[in-house]
Amino acid sequence: MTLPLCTNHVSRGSFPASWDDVKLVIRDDDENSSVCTQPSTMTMPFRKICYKRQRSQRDYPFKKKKLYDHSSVSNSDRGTSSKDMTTFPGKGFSCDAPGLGATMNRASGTSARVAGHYTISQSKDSHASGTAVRVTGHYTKFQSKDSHGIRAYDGVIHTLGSSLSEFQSFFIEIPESATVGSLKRRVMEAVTTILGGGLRIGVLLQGKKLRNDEKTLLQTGICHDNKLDALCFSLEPSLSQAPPPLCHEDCPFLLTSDTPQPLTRVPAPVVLHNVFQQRTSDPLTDPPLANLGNFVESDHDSAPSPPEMPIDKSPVDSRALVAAPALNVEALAMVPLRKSKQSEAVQRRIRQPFSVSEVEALVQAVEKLGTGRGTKSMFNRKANLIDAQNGMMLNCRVFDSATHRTYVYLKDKWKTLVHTARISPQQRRGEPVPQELLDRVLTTHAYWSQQQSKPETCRLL
DNA sequence: CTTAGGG
DNA sequence: CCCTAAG
Repeated sequence: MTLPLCTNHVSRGSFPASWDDVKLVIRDDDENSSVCTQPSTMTMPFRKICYKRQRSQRDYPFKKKKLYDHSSVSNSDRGTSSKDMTTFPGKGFSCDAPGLGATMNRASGTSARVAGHYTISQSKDSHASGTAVRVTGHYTKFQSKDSHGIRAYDGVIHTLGSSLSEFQSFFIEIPESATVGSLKRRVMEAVTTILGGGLRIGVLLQGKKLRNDEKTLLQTGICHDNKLDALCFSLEPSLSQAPPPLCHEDCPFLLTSDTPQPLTRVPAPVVLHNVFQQRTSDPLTDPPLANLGNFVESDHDSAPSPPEMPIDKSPVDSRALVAAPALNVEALAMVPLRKSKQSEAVQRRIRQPFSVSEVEALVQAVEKLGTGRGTKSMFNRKANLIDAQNGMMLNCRVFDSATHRTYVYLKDKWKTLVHTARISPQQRRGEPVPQELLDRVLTTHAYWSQQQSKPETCRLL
């Protein structure tokens, strides 16, 4: 059952649309990002990408401001100039993506699979030194025997720089039981096909680099519930195929080297960003994505491929794939390398402002459970643990595994809430917290501060 | 690793 | 949100 995604989208009458709504996906770093708030319109950009991936779009009002939050090319310098970013000189991609989509996996039984539909975008504008590769996602989880369980996420474009002109899509389908390592390999395969070799993939969830390749996606928290911005891939120089960067910490010998290495450098890490937006799925008119054929190769760690899933490269797919001019390491090597301490750039966690409802839930939880070290405390890890993998809170269901409000962050939020409640309203920023809640914060804080100094027996009475 | 607290 | 001392 193979259905090209684009065709599917045509049949749903969602095309064409104005590129204007690309604006919707431009995240501003202010407190109230509205990226997630318009699911009906947010489904559009990706579909347009489907059709217009070859179109130049340098006129879009992209903001650079967001650049570091999502795209720290490396960790050492957030205020980098655009020159520091990897660019891709030469022609852009001209590949027409074949068979965008997924295959309904009959052999997978009821095992949930996580599918990501990504778009790599890059600029072919040689002047646009501020652009880089970015992956956007169309994220789907489905169970092959229950099409009603399909939930789909449309991807949207995020910009890294001021211009953005070419797109290349690829699709990844991977079971949640697969390992992070296999996910990396899958993305690697797809990206290598498009960009050429000499690269290596890093996986970032919530901005945190996932280094343990042995864990499964489920264990790591990569799942269909991931929120917007949850999953990123970083594109990094592969040390095995290219000379290491000058100051790579893994290569202490080079630290003292005075030898200029202008043209042999490998590209700095680039984050391939994935943006999800949930949308309503109609199992009747919204069949699962079609298969990308050899793009989605089976992996040792993955569930076995269904028999009907072609392993060999079909002529059509192959032609389409090689149509993209391979951007090899040499092309990338023109870019001045960022002086990063480690190629495994540790990206700052994406800011996730607490909503008022979350604040309310937190206040309510602390009112009931208290702060401090008590075993029933809101911020006591053991008392709130769901599982050791993520440290999510159990006491308050608002903060379930779908969120990333770990006890540490909840603790921090409580701290800032107390601070917020103490300062004047004029000094406050972000989404206003109702005064009523702030009053409760102060009251609760005072109460538990007092209780904390008392022995437990007093509290029980 | 957890907790608390400063940055 | 990050970092880390102290337990």
